[in-house]
Amino acid sequence: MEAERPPASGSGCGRPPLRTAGRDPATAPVSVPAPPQGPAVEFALPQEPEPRAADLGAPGAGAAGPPTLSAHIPVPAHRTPPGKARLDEVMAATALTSLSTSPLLLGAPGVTFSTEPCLEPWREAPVQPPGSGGSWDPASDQSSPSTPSPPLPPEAAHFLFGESTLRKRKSSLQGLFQCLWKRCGKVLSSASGMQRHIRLVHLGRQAELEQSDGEEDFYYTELDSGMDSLTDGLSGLTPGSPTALVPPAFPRLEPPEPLALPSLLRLPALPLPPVLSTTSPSQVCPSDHAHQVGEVTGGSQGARGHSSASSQGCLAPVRLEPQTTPVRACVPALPAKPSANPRKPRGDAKKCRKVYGMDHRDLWCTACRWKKACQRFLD
DNA sequence: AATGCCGGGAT
DNA sequence: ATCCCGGCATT
Repeated sequence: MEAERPPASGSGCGRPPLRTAGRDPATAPVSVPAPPQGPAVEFALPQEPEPRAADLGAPGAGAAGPPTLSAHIPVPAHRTPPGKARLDEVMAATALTSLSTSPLLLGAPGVTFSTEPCLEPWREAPVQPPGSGGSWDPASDQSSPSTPSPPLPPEAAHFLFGESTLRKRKSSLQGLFQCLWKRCGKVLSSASGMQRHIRLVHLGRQAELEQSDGEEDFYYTELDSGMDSLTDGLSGLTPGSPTALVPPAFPRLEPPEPLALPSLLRLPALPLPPVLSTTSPSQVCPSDHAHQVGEVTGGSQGARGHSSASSQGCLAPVRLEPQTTPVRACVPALPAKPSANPRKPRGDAKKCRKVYGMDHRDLWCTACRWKKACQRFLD
């Protein structure tokens, strides 16, 4: 199974056309005569990649792991504070709307619809098929550091905006906008906010390109006076706590200091907050256990990645806000097909394929193996 | 040409 | 759901 790399250094020079198989090299190298030439002691042996790399890697990387976990801000899913906050917002908005519209309706009690359906698509990377002979697992080891990231991202950024957005909702004409995305149904009170939501969360675009092709417009609709739709969306409300109507403002949120820099910087990197503590772990790790050239590649790529990242960060501040928002009322017609999907710009991060190479395909993350968007080295 | 990955087929 | 690949956009 694994006896492959060792022979790589080849005894002498004759590297058999083993791996040339363009298609599935991994399967080929099953039988390696492994001629243990007594006399000629190649220094290839010692560098064997297999030897419980786990053990070796543990102390170094492991040390950083645990502490970080307990250390960094606890924003786990359990607490779901952000979500709740948002709910409150929605409710508040609802209340406002209803008030300004007609004093008699209302009944917006305890909402229960989950706001963020797109928070889970996580894990995958960490898991390692039990079937892989338990050999050479550093892969999983390295992937783990990047995994602990998850719990809040897309929303966080978004949340910041939300504030300003919500703030100005007052003056607007009581419109509510609902996301029409599959099972999202998110409701915001401003069109621009909604556009941003869609752009960020669904279209996967970043905040940078503030100009939209109007693409987002297809994915949300405005619900005005029609309380029906609203109620529909909020079905599951329990008249239980009527007093909870207008909650005591935002529970948490620290608007004071994260004013300019932090927030702006963080935006572009929406998917992984932990990055702050560990400088792009995903990029460092792979090179870590990478073979010989690992260092070189890792170095250059690291630098590149960094620079590009930072440059992007610099671009971020380009968010203006064209006050357009011409009260669109009707959606053309929820396209049977979400129109041409904007193929992703393609991230600059090196993906499994590049990092591990065609051979070692077994080290790729599943997504990569399936020619899907890489999940290990996300952009 | 190599790479990343969407869309869709097979199981 | 899992696995795979044709084919296309991008580099």
